[in-house]
Order: sequence, then structure tokens, then C-alpha cells
Amino acid sequence: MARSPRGQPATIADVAKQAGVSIATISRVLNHPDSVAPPTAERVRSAIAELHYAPRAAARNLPSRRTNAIGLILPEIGWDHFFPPLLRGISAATVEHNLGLLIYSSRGAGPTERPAAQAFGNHNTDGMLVFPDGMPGAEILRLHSSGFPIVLLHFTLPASPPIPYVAFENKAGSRRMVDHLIDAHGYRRIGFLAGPEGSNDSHWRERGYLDSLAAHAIPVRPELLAVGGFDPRVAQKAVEQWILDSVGLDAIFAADDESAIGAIQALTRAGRRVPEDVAVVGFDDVPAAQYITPPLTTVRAPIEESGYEAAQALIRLTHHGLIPREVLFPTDLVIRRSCGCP
Amino acid sequence: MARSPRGQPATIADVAKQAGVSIATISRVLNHPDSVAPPTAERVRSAIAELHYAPRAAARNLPSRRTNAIGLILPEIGWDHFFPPLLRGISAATVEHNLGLLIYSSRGAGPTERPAAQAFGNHNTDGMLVFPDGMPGAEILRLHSSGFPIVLLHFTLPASPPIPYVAFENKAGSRRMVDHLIDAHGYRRIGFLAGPEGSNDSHWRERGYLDSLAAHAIPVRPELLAVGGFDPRVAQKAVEQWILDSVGLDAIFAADDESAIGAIQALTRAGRRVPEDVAVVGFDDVPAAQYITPPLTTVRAPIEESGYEAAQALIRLTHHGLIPREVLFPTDLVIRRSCGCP
DNA sequence: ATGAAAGCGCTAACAG
DNA sequence: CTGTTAGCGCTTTCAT
Repeated sequence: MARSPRGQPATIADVAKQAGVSIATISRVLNHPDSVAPPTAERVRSAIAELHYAPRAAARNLPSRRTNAIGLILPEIGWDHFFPPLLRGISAATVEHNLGLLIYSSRGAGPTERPAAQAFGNHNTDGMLVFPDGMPGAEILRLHSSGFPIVLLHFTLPASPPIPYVAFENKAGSRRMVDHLIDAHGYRRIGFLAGPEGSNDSHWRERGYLDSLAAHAIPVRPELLAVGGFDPRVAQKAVEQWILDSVGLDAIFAADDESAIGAIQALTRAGRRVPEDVAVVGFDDVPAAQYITPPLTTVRAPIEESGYEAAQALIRLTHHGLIPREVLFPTDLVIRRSCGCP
Repeated sequence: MARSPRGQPATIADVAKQAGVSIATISRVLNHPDSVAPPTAERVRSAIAELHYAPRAAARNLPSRRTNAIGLILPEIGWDHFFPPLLRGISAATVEHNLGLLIYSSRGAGPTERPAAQAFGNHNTDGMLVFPDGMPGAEILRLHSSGFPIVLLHFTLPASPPIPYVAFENKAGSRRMVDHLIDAHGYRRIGFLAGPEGSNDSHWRERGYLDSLAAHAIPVRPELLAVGGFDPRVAQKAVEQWILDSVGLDAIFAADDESAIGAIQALTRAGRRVPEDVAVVGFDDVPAAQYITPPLTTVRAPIEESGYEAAQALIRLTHHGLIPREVLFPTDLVIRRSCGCP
């Protein structure tokens, strides 16, 4: 008897009949258990169990104007090392509040390709977490200005009122990394391997690099700036070019670990020893960083926490709570061997 | 004018008024555009655009009895190397069909802990993909027997009618791996590092190992069987114990790469060379497998494809289509250096 | 081609 | 404490 007499999943009316009460009473034991006489409640509960009744989400959401779910919207599920911890953090928050998490990967389906009616939006979610390039800025701004709760993940957008966001202290982290290279090891010719065009993270990491150089009165040499594209292959090419050009290098600071790994491979193949001939450091602390030879010195960011806090903030927003307009997470130096430390 | 006169998000009625037609017409241009006179449709479309109207999912779902979303339910978002490609595959399928993907991580919230009314189920999803330990078997069986579409990911459950599932050819893959160890390298004392208790994957990988030994008339030695728990630390301990016990070993076949990495570390620390003294091979081909020294010989499984096909199958089920009751994906040997190959 | 009206399943007043 | 009833926003016959 897993189904109602009608052969459909049981509805509130089926339960009411079975328990010999009105549908309002069913609704009450579900939502305000204390307002029902214990014996009645008990009858209702067993009727629910017998019929395996589960309230249909759509029917509850319609009157309440809430969906009990938040959305996460991102361009593509790629960033192997970044995505799982981020999602884990977000998920921890949604589980805590008994909310659903609706994921949209916009890959291969730009908003223009899908029917307007099914566009991103507030139609099936109480609020959303947006990843860089997850959806067009204009759309974000429109939703935000219409009062729809939005929290940005690791990027910002100019708007008023400002759209809250979470991010890492990229600049401070990379500043400390480069300070270490200079202060602890005495390197002065430090190459920087930037991320892809337009990357926020890369931008701020480069700023930290530049700041450190400036603070140590080391002039910026354009020939020491190249693009690693957050991609081992691109980074490898860039480093090979540096070698071809005989650019003298004490160390390479890659804007992320993937490109640092590419740099190490290029160096090793060219017969350069890391870190004896050239030190290499990265950013992110991906799992592979500890297994590569030599183990990679890098900067770690609390990815999971950032996801958790972003989701918490969003949830608070959906309850009309107030939240900080920006939450910055500190980053930590992870010293291993590739920088030259023993 | 991002909102209706009432200061709320626009509803179908607002659009109808704005366009000077009835709400039925609005519904039609959204769902059956061809049944509306082009000029009318045009008027409606601009009204929609002006008011930034987006149909509320709950309101559509109620009459249609569909949620246009599928669920993915899993115990915990951990498996760094497994989860992202899996999700990418699933997401590709949902995007293709314009469906939402609702993720439930049951971590820290067993079904008993949450209100019965909010239990897992068919209340807000058209069907679900279930990961091992994602939800209690009894619950799965109940939903399945009530006709709710379910596809199991990488495990099975006895039921009739059978619950469809996707899985890898674990046994065939590990059989080929061990065959390689024996045939190509002449190893005969091959240790097996099993996964955690109850792991389906581990079970079948062990079967492949045993089959290969049997096929080569190599007796199974209990002292060569240990538990690596899919965990580098556990594996490390197990290997250290083998070393302590002076168990002679030609090679170690770890049931996954994580434990293979732990094995390599234990061996290296104990002064054994890999693969010269002891070969080590794994299963999965995680990203770190190619960076570790020596690069790890392993078995690769098409994770993303499995996610994609599972989702496709589920979606077909939700349309009352027929699908195979099992989809098995082949696995490939990835020969690198840790097995002794040059 | 378009409008009127009856639900879809549930919640929340409002009565009793 | 419990039942009655009016919506919530949309889809879909059934008329016109």
C-alpha cells in the first residue's frame, strides 16, 4: 500500500480521509504539531506512515512563496581542486538549514539559448550563489536590484547597493609568498606566471607580487612577466620560452599550482634543477602539490570555509537578515621544498 | 520597472493585463507558441520582457506534476578525484534537457534526524541518482517500488523489478592489471591492498585480482592481503606492517590510487625503491598519479561518461522510457613507470 | 485564435 | 482543538 487509492502518490486529502480528520489537521501536525491534540496527531502520523505520504514541494511552495532551496550557478564544473571543497562547504550550510541546493552549470547553454521563460532567476530558488562567469553581469544586477538575494563567490560587481561577496586575501597571500622568496632566499629575479585573461584571482595575486617587489625596491622587469593561464601546458610553453630567451631567473611564482606544476616540468626537462637552479612556487595547495617532486611551496586558501560562509550569508539574506557586504578569508603560506627551503 | 505594480515579482496576471490578453494566452505563448497569433505573441513577449516576468516554478509544477529537476543524493562530498567528473557528466545531461539538478548531501543528517515530512523522496524531484550510502536501502526500495524513477551509481541493490544502475568493469580492469604484472613483469608475490569494508568497488577489484592469480595457478597467500582503506595513511600503515613482518613482495596492487600513493610513500621511507625493489600499481588514475615519483601505473575508468549516461537513463525513466537495467563501462590500463615498465 | 473556469496540493486565516 | 474556505500562480480542457 505504498500509494493512495488512486494509484498516485498519496496527497494530503488521502491522509485526511484515512485518519478521519480534515486536511487542515494534517497540515497542522506537519507544521505546528503542538496545536493538535496528541491522540489525533498520533492517528495522523500513522496514516502518514501507512500511505508513505510526503507533501509535494510545489504545493507547499506555492502559498509560502519560498522554495526552500538555494541555487549555485557556475559556468562549468571544472576546477577539480577548487570545486569539491567549495561545494562541500556550501552543502554543509544547506544541510544545516534543511535546504535544497540547486546547481546550474551554464556550460553549453548561454542564457540566450534557453527559452526566456526558463532563464536564470528567482523562479525556483530563494537566492543564489554566483561563480565568476556563471551568468551575465547584467542579469545579476537586474536580479539583485529587484531584491533577489545574491552572494558572489570570489568576484565582485559594481552595484548599489553593493552585492555581497566572499573572496580570499589573494594579494596579501601572494605578497607574503614573494616576501618569503626575497627575504628568506635572497632571490631577486622572480618570474610571474599570470592566470588567464580577466581572472580576478590572478589579478590580485599579481598585485601582491608587484607590491612585494616595490617594497624591496626591486624594479619590475617586463620580461619576467608571462602567462601561465592556470594551465600546466600553457605554463610549460611560457617557461620554455623563457629558457629559449635565456632569461635569467632565480625563481618563478606561478599564479596557481597547475601552472607551477607545468613550470617544474618544463624546467626539469630542460635539465634545470628545482629548486637548486630555479625555485618554483604556486598558489592554491592542490592535492598534487605535495606529491610532486620537489613538493611544492604554495599558498593555501580556505576554500571550504568560503563556501560555507557564502551560503550562510545567502541564507541569512533570504530571511531578510543583514550580512556583511564582503567577507575576506586569509591565506596561508605552505612552505615545502620547491622554494629552496630544506 | 523590474516589478509588478504590487511591488512583487510579476505574475502571469500582471503580464496579461499589460498585454491586454487573458492569462491563458500568456501560458500559451510560453508553452505552445504556435497556437497563438504572431502579433499577439509579440505583444505578450514584450510585456514579459518589460515586466521581467519569470514563471514561478512551483506554480508550473503543481498542475504538471513535474518538477523539472532530478536529484543527486550522496553521503558526503569527498572523493575529490571522483566527484567533479561525475558531476560534470550528470550536469551535462541535465543542461541538455534543461533540467535542474538538486543535490543532497546526507552527511550529518540521517533521515531519522530530519522531519519525516522532509524526508528524501519524490516530493521535489522527478527522479534521483543515488550514490552508495546516499540513503538507506529500505528507503530506496520503497521509492522504487512505488514507481519513483531511480538510478543507482556504482552499486546495486537486489529488487524486483531490478533497479537500474551504472558501474565500471572493475573486475575486468583489475584482472588485466594483475595479468600485466604477472605476464609482462613476471611478478608472483603480489600484495593486494583492499578498500574499506563493504566497498563494492574494492570487492570486485579483489575478485579480479584473485581471478588473475587463479588463472596463472598462483596460490592466494593470506599474508599478501591487507586493507588500505582507500586512504594513503591506512595504506602506509599496512605496508609498514608488511615490511616489519618481512613479507617478501614483488609488487603491490592497491585497490585505489590514494592507497597506492600511501604504499609508495611507505616503501620509499623504508628505503625500498619503486619499482626496482617493489612495484606498485593503483586504480582510478587520479590527477596526482602522473605527478608522483615514479608516475603511477593504474586503471582508468570513464567517470564522467558514467555520470552522463546515468543521468540520461534517469531522464528517460522520468519520461516513462525504457532503459537497460545495467550499464557497465570498460576500464583501461594506464601504464606508467611504477609497475616496472620503462 | 482567444477567453473562462476548474483544478493541481497545500497553507493559513477564520469560524466554531 | 478542529473544520471550512479562500487563495498561491499556472496549465489545460471546454467553449466561443
